[in-house]
Amino acid sequence: MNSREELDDFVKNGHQQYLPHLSIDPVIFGYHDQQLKILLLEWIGHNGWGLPGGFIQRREPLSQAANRILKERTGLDDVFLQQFHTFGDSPYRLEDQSARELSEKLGHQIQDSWLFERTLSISYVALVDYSKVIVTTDFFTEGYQWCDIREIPPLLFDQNEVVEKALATLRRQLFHEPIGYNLLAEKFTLPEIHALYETILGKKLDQWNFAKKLVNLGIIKRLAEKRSIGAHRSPFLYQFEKETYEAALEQGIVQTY
Amino acid sequence: MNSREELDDFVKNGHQQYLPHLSIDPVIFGYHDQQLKILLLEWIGHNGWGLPGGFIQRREPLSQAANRILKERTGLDDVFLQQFHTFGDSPYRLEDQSARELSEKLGHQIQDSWLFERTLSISYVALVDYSKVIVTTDFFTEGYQWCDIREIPPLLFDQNEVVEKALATLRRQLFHEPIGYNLLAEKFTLPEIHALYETILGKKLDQWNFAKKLVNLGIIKRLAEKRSIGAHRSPFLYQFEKETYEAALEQGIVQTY
DNA sequence: CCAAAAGTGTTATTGCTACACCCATGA
DNA sequence: TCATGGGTGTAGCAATAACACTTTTGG
Repeated sequence: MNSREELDDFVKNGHQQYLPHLSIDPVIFGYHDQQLKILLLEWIGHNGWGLPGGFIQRREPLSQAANRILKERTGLDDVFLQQFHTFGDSPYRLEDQSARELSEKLGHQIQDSWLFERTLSISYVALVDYSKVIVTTDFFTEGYQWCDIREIPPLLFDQNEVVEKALATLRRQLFHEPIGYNLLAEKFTLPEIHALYETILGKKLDQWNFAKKLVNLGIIKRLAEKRSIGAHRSPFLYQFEKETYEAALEQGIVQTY
Repeated sequence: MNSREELDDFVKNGHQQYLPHLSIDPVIFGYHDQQLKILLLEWIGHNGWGLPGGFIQRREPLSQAANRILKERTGLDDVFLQQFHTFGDSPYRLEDQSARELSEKLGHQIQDSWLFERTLSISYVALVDYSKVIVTTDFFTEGYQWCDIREIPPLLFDQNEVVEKALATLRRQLFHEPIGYNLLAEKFTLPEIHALYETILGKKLDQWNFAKKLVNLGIIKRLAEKRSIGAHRSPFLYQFEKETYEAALEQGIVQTY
C-alpha cells in the first residue's frame, strides 16, 4: 500500500480508477471520556495538518465511497456519517499550487497529474469513539493526532472553515437524531449521555431538564434496570428509541407557527 | 447559442471548458399569486421533463457557477439560492445510459463524450417570482413549464427525489431566514407574507400568531405607514429586518436544552 | 350600514428554566 | 454517617394555539 511504485502509479494513473476533480473529506469527530477531538493527518514533510480524505471510484455510489474512506482510515463501520456541504469556492481549491507543493514534498518531479487539478470537496461529518479507532494513514500522510476541537491548528487549504461548519452541523443534528448511537453502549445511563451532549455542545446542561426533554422527544426511554457503579446511587439504564428517531428522520424537524 | 455546430462542439469538447463528472441542478421554485411551482424543462424529443442544469467552468467558484446557471435560465440575479445536497447514489447517475439516450434524441452518432460519463449532481434550491422570469432553454431542452408542486410528473433520472428534498429544505429555511426577500416588494403587508408562508408550507397558519411570531423573532418589523387597498381596511406595511436575519444566519438556529 | 378584510385581545395550555431538595451507596 | 453522585419536584416565566372580538374601508 505504501511503496514508491504504487504511489507513483496512483499519482500518474489514479484517474483511471477514481473520479477526478472530486474528493471526499470527512471531518471525523472522536468522543471519549468527555473529550471531543478531531482526527488530523500530518502531511509528508511535516509541514502541516489536514483532514483525512479520499476519492470516489468511478462506479461507486457516493455514500458508499464515504463509508469506505471512513473505514480505511479508522477501521470503523456503521457509525454516524452524514454529508453536509460541497466546498468549491475557496481560492485554495482553485489553484493547482496545493498539489504541486505536495509533489515537491514527495520528491517527485511529476508535472502532470489528475491530483494537480482543481478539486471540489464533498464533506461529511462522522462521529466515532476514538478509543476504538485504529488509524491508518494514506499515501500522503505519515502521522496523525486526535486534536481537541478547541485547539485546532491552521489546516491545509480551506479546511478550518470546513471543520467549523462540520461542528455546527454535528451540534444541530444532536437535537434531531440519536447521534450517540455508536458512542454509548446499547444501554447507557443518564449521566453518560448527559456528559456526551455537554461535551459536544461545549456547555453545561441542566441534568433534569435535559433528561425530561430527551424522554419527551421520544429519543430515549428508561428501562427498569439499574447499573451498579460502586460507591454511589445506582443510575437507571436507558436505550435509544430507534423507531421514533427514524420517523423523525423522515420528516425532519417540524416547526410550527 | 443553438446552432448544430455549437452543440456538436459542446458535446465533443465541452470538457475543455467545464469540469466533467459534475453538474449543478437548481430546483427553481416560483411563487406568484399564492401558487408555488417549479421550473421544468422539456427534453428534446418530448420524452420527458427534467430540472434545469448546468456545468461548472474549470476555474469558476462553485457558488458563482450556481448563480450564473440560475441567471442563464431565468434572467434573474440576487435571489434566494442555497446549496442543499450532492447526489451521487442513484443508479441512474451511475449508468451512461442516460446521456446516450439523449444523444439518440439529438440524432447524433457520437460515441464518446464527457457528457456520457458518470455525473454527480450538486443541487441548489432557488426561490423566485415566476411572473418576473424569462425562461431561456438550453442546448438539450426546447420547452418549459411552471409546474404546480402538487402535480409533478415523473422526472428524468432521480430528480423526483431531488425535488422532494429541495422542498423540505425550502420549508425548513423559512423559519431561519427572510426568504421572501425577492418575492415581496420592499415594503409588504402582513396578509401578503402570510399567504406566501401558507403557500410554501402547504397549510393554514393563524394570522395573529403568525404575525406575532415573525415580529418576535425579529425577522420583520412594522412600519408606521399603511397601504390603501380599496374597499377594505388599510393594512400596515412591514419590512424585513436585515441585520437580525444576517446575525441569525451566522449562528444557525440555536436550540437549547 | 354592511360585507369583507385587517388587526387585536384573552385564555388555557404547554414547555422551559432554575433551583432546591431527596435518595442510594460503599467507604 | 458522610461524601458523592444520582434522581425528583416545583414555582415562575415565556411561548403557543385557538378563538372570539373590534376596527377600517368603499360601496
